[in-house]
Amino acid sequence: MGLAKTEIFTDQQNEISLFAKVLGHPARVAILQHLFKMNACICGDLVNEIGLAQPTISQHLKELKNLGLIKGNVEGTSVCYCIHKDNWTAMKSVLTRFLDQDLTEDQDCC
Amino acid sequence: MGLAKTEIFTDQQNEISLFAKVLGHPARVAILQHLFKMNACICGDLVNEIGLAQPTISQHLKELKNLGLIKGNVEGTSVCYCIHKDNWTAMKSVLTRFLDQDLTEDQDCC
DNA sequence: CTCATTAATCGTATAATCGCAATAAACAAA
DNA sequence: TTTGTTTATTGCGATTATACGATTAATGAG
Repeated sequence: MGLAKTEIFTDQQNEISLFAKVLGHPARVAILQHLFKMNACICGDLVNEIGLAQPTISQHLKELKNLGLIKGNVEGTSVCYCIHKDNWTAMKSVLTRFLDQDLTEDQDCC
Repeated sequence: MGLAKTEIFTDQQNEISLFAKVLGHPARVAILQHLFKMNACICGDLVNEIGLAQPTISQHLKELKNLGLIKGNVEGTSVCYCIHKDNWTAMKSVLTRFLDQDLTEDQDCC
């Protein structure tokens, strides 16, 4: 149904997949990398930097904002976006714990 | 168009997003966690463990296998799945480097 | 107030994803 | 060979995701 059955999974599993999902598009990866590199960036610069139309970038920014990974400050007619460091760290913690489970379990199969 | 414009992004950005995308569904997260916990698992056990139909599990397993995160050994009529440790480590390295970019850049915006 | 600039929203076309019933394929056992 | 077990594949409907043109909203400049 194109609809994930989130109710049969744990909160942790859903949280991991939500974070991973928002990173699951190269445009959003590129936006985040650019925000880190520039330390801050107005929306128009991202449109120029990445080769996508302005509504498309705006839509990706919205998804990143909905998950709390970035925040935007209105500066005149433009909007300055930057990484929400606390939330980024929290996400990193969740994903790293998942990725590091190979360290806590011994593998000797197949 | 429902189609990501991968050609305008770097190989690194596309690689990150591909790995993240496969982790972007709670069923695949649950499968991986169970494979780590059990150290190995036949397909039928995953169907029982997770509350999804057998074709759905099989489809998620296929996606994990396509990216190389798991491998499957045929054992009679059943198939034993387990984590592909080398590829898992490689993925972890790619994602960790992306997640840790906040450590290499100073943040003082917004 | 008018105009230009910038970003968000709306609407829509297209494609991908999710889930599962039905079926096929592969294998073991009798 | 026939039967049962297990997994993969096919086909389909429902939903979500991606991208962008057109429009709207908000602000600053003149």
